[in-house]
Amino acid sequence: MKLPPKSIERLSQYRRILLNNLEKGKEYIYSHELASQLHFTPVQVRRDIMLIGYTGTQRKGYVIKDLIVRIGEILDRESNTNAIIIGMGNLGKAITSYFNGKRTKIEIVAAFDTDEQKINRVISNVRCYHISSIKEKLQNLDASIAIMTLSPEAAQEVADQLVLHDIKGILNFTSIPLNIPDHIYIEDYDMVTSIEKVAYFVNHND
Amino acid sequence: MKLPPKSIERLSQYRRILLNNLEKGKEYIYSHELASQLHFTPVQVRRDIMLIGYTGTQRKGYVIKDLIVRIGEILDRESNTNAIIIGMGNLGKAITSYFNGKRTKIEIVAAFDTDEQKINRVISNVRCYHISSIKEKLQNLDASIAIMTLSPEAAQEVADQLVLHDIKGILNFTSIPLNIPDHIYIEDYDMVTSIEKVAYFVNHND
DNA sequence: AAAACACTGTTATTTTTATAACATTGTTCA
DNA sequence: TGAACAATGTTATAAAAATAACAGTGTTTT
Repeated sequence: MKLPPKSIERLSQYRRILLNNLEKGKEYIYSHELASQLHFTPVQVRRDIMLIGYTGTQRKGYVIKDLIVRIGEILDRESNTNAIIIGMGNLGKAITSYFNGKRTKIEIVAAFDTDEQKINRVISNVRCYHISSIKEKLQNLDASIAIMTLSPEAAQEVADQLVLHDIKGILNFTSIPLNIPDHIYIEDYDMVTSIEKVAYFVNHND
Repeated sequence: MKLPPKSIERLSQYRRILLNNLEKGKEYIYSHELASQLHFTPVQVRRDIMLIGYTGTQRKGYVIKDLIVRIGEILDRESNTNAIIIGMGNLGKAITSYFNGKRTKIEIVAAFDTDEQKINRVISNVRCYHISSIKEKLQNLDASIAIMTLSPEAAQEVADQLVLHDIKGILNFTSIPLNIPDHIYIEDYDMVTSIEKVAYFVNHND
């Protein structure tokens, strides 16, 4: 089955909302509830859910528990996916602790930095190693994803290392473009762009 | 002139790269250079630049300085756009200091938090106030954008305040959906979704 | 028991976005 | 000088995404 990338993103978001509602003791949820909580349309929700072959109960909406399971079958692998994070500054810490406590199949299993103060300490529940030991650590960790939250200057150099040692996907928060071979999936996120976008639409509210 | 939202996002990214190259002493840039640095295609770059009515020199590419100016005319307002940030935890600090030093027309002019330790201190070059004083501060600040980096529990309550006091756009990093009237522009960003997307495409590399 | 209702599921259409094709034009070089 | 080149600018086409229209179906209500 091949799903549109945008649907993949939304599935992840549906799951977050669903878990949220499940915790509150809710059992069923309508497409329009799911939609309004994410600023989507009900049609889009139903279409996405159709695409993954899940069928709700007619009058009551979707069975939250079952839908979560189904989304998991799409998004997750049986085994956990391990990630590493590079750069334990404010952003690195924010992301790492944000992940702790979220129950997902993705786990941040190690952090890397150059600051001697941080080396070998456990920060946000993850042990931090020196960046120069990436190679050796990666051999044991079985990590396929790297989250880059380090300063731009060192980013390309580290990226080269990651490529050599079998990282398959990168989430890049540094503001420089990484030069990476095609077979590695890369997702860039730039906060300045997000804010400038908000500013644009605020200033052009027609 | 009405530009596609996706082009707006890319314009912001072009500018970042352009400034980058200008600092290195580069004067001209080709569409394919700009493209490869952002993992776009040269055609897309040219098309976006066409849309904003800028014309490069035929054989040498675009004049970096001029193109930056033109993009500024599209994205910026004459006066600065002021933003406030709510929640000075790791993420709040990361974003704020990330903005300091970037020369953009958007400025984070105040921070808010509930932690007494932080109140009235200057953190990442921005003064931090108690959240309960939002109302009074907003009257002087002329801020139109709010960046929400606080814990989910308090988010909706604060959002209600923002709406009341004339905030026009919100960049929401909390993982809960905010209930906000339609005339306010809201952009949600969820890190878990980004990582899950990377994980999906890493695991489904066909 | 039948009609109205309020959902979901699916196909059709529209809109948006990206790509491709190609025309245009300075520049270089023989 | 003029032919080849290598870039931009623009129109045409294709692909992706979102929306709309509507069909199907349990449930409720009278």
